[in-house]
Formats: sequence, structure tokens, C-alpha cells
Amino acid sequence: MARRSEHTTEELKEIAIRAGFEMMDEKGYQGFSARGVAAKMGYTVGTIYHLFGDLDTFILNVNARTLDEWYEDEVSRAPKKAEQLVRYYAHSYLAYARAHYNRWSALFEHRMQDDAPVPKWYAPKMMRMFDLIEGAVMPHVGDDPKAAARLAKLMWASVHGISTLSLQGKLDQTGAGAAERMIDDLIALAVGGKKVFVGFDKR
Amino acid sequence: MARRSEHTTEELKEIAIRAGFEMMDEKGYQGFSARGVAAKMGYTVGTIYHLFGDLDTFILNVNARTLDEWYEDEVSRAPKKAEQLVRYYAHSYLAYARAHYNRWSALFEHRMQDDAPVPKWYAPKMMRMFDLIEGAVMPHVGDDPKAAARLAKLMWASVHGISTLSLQGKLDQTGAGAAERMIDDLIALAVGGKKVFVGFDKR
DNA sequence: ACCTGAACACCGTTCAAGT
DNA sequence: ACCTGAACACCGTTCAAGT
Repeated sequence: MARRSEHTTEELKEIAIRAGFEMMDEKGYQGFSARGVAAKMGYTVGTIYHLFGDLDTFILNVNARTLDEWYEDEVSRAPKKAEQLVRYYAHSYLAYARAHYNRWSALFEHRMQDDAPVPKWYAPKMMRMFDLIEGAVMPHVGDDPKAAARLAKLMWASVHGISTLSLQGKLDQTGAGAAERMIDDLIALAVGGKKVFVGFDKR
Repeated sequence: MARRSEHTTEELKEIAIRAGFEMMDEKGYQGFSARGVAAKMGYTVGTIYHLFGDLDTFILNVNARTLDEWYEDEVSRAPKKAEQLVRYYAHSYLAYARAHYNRWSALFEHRMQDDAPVPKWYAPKMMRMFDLIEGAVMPHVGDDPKAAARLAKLMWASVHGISTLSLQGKLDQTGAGAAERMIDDLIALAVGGKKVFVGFDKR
């Protein structure tokens, strides 16, 4: 047996990605498997390899789906008032990580085998997140693009660290909202005064 | 066959942990396996289970070894001048993560299966790192212990995020020393002025 | 009591062979 | 061209049986 041809290759890829996306949510990165996804779609493992070449590429496609939905979410719910943007993005990052822990952490748990480079089409999906934050941060650094890029990455990385350690229970924090308060502290430090970061780049 | 009795149980545990520690360095968390460690020690897989009960406990023991050596390292190399401590610990964190990436990242890649709680003896090995940073941060918050604990966790998490994303190549940074500069920026924000954080807790 | 060997239920990966 | 089924080399986990 073989050759069902019930779907085009493109349709089948979409079905696989959706099934993979669901399995990531249900089982997490460590419980994710090509065989499991294949079973979920009613096909054989070989089909996954036929469609994507290798497991890395498949996982990248699943993670790309996460990044697309996440980005969409961030953009569509962003407030219009510029002065609220930094606070919004920072808290929104933590909220997303909390609400969709498995699919979010898969983004960072996945490693290319043999340290192969990430394909060119994938990297921008991660990087374009910076553009949002850069824009949000811009008014706080006197509209200096270089300072904005630099502060945006610092804040992104810091919020990421807070989210990671907090959700992994590695911060010894007591009570709900502790991580949220840390983010508030970070915002206060980074963007608390008005235009504290003019000259950020010249120190 | 069985019962070699060449070593006591304690000795065998030590041998297993050392072999596991080495394998973590060589293969990384994702390439780590009980079977591989057993082969490395010249025993069967069953022995690992006999010694530690389950794989989680074994990995925890290996990671504990990392935390012990790391802590030792931090303490022994810390500068004596109090005003250099924050800068030292922040950069030292990144330097350790960079130099021992596999064993360091294993600390954060490991998850208990079925979301079992981390055993009581393990948690403090992670948490005592905070004590160092709390002490370092203390003079910057007017010797307020609560503010120190809060700022220490914020800095720890932020430096962790910078290290994670930077070493994973997810920060789109060009040139060497970019992560180091981010840490300098963080320090400038958090601890740059003198005693900026008096009243940190009362906002 | 300590350790082995084998078994079981899973993986990722490859590929000849069917339609 | 598409997809299967089977094979291979790995896993984690358990446990009866040897010393």
C-alpha cells in the first residue's frame, strides 16, 4: 500500500504542523515525538520525514507556528497609547509564557542537532519581536535607534530570564504575582524616569 | 553473574556521578543517557537504577555536582572589595555559562517527570547562589535586606536571560562581547548611581 | 545485598517496495 | 510521486535470577 493522495503535499504539511502544534501543547517538548504526531494525523512516521526531511526542520515548522500566533497576538492586543507599550509588552511576554508554557518553552528547548545553523527563514520570526519592543522603547531613549535596539534587547532578555526562572520554580518566590512584580521593578529601573536613557550609548 | 562488591555503594555513587558529570560535559543534556553513563563506568544500566532509584534523582545528583563546583568557584574567586562584587558576580555568571555550557544548561533543561517536586536536598543548592548576590547588592540598597533580596533576584534572572539567549544565538547580536556589554548596561541601570535603590521597596 | 541480562515499550532514521 | 512497513540502533524502566 501507499499513495493515498487524499491531500496535496502542502495540505499534508499543514496537517502535520497543526498536529505537531497540538502535541507540543499537550506533551511538551520533552514528550514530543515524530511518531506521536504521525499517529495523531493517521499516517506513518516516514511521512513526516518525507514532508520535512528531518526532525529538526519539522520542529522548526511547529515552533514557527507558535511564533506566528504569538506575534499576531502581541500586535493585535497592543494598546494605542505609546507610553503604555513597554509595560504592555513586558507583562504580555510573561502572560504568554504562563498561559502557553509548553509551546513557549519549546522555542528555547529545541537545539539543532550537531549544532547545525538555524535555517534563514526561521531566524526572522524570532527577531521581529525585537522590532515591537524597539518601537515601544524608542521614546524613552530620545528616539535614538541604536540605544533603542540596545535597551530593547536588554529588556527582552531580562523579561525572558524572569519568566524562565519563575515558571521553572527556580526563584524561591512566595505568593502569586511575584514574577509580575519583578517585571515592574525592571520597568522602573529601565524606563522609570523620563528619558533616563538619553546618552545611554555614550557612557 | 552479579555481586562484584569491588566498591561500597557510596563509592559507586561517586563513580556514577563523576561519569555522569563527564558525560554531561561531553554530550550535553540532550545526549545524556543512563545507558551511556553505565557503559562509561563499566556497569549495566540496572546499576544506575539500583543506586539512585530513578533517572530524575540521578540527573539531580549530577546537576548538584555542577552547582557545588560552581558555587565553590564563585566564592573562591570573588574579589574582596565590596564595590566590585555586583559586577564580578554578573560577569562571572556569563563567563561560567560560556565556559561550561553543557553542564550549565543542563541545570535548566532538566524537568522532573510528571511535574514531580524537586527533592528538599536539591533546592538549596540553587538558592544559596542568591545569598552571594544579596550580599553584593546590599550596599546599593541602603542595607535593606528586603530590597536586597528583591534586587538580587531581579539581577540574577536578568543575567540568566542575557546568558541564555545570547549563548543560544537568539539575540541577533553582532561581534564578540555583546552579551558582556548587555550585562554592563544592566549593572548601570540597576546599580549605576549610588544608592539609587533606597526606597526601592516603597514605590 | 549487589549486579546482571533480558524483556518491554518506546524513540529517530532510513529505505526498498508497493500503488 | 507518495506513502508504507520493516529494519536498525538507540532509549528508559523493570525485575527475575545468579552470586
